[in-house]
Amino acid sequence: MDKLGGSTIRMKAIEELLRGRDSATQLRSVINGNGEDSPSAEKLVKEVLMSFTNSLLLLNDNPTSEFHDASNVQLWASPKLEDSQESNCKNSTVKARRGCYKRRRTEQTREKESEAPIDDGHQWRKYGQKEILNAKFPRNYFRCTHRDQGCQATKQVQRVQEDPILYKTIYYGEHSCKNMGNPEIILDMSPSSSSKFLSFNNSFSTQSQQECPFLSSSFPSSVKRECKEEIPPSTSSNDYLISSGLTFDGSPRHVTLSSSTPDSEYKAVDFPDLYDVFEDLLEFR
DNA sequence: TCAATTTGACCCCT
DNA sequence: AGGGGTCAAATTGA
Repeated sequence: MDKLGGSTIRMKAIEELLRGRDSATQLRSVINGNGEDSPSAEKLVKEVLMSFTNSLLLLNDNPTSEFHDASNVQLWASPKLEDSQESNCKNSTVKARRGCYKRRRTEQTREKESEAPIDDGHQWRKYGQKEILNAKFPRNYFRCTHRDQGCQATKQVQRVQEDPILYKTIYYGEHSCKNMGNPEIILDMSPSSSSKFLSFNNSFSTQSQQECPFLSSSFPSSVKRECKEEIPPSTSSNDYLISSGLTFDGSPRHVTLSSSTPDSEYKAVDFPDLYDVFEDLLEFR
């Protein structure tokens, strides 16, 4: 995919982590009430999370890199390159190209199960649905809407037969699009709410997503209707729930970031330990 | 009007 | 041979 060497990617990842550590340091000052001149907490949180995201992207795009988190590596199948769909179909007529493709054999996959169709921050377009033999529920096929930009990421979503509440999502390929590069974070700090949210609104969010925030474009029509009936509009799965301990008026509190987004395998982070996380990561240098 | 979804057809792979 | 993955025309909805 990329033509950068492993060491270059490592350097870039380290740069990202250093940037994140600086932001975490400033954030700590803000939390401690010493950060009058510092950027807003919201901005800092954004920078910290961007650092994690960019670092993970860099490392995931480079399976040869040595400092993958072991637990993360397990999520990836053998990263053989997929066969290109640009077979001899290219030269044939439009009609003749129907169904003409090369089936992927093995490539990077990730599996995720969640109680609701998950919003991973990417925009997906459904391109197929298939009844699967011996399966109660059909399998839905999605690809990245930025495929015209060469993004080859696809995913399959299917309800789990044994537990229909659960949706199993299998991701194939990596996003090469920049869609998730600029998440907008909304930090709801209203004292009335017992929980605080870091909302990662993607700038392409649609009306229907707002109506049913639990879902992304992954389930734009049929499932969104379903969502209205079944899924309580409590949280967006695209949101990071911060447990109620966080306050910005005094001492550091225990804060947990959690996410069900498949791109965020780093599910829970103790906020006061964020700085230590960066320190640990950078120790791999 | 345009973008997204649906769905039948088609082809690859086991 | 048949299941599974993808294509693309038709349909739907904003």
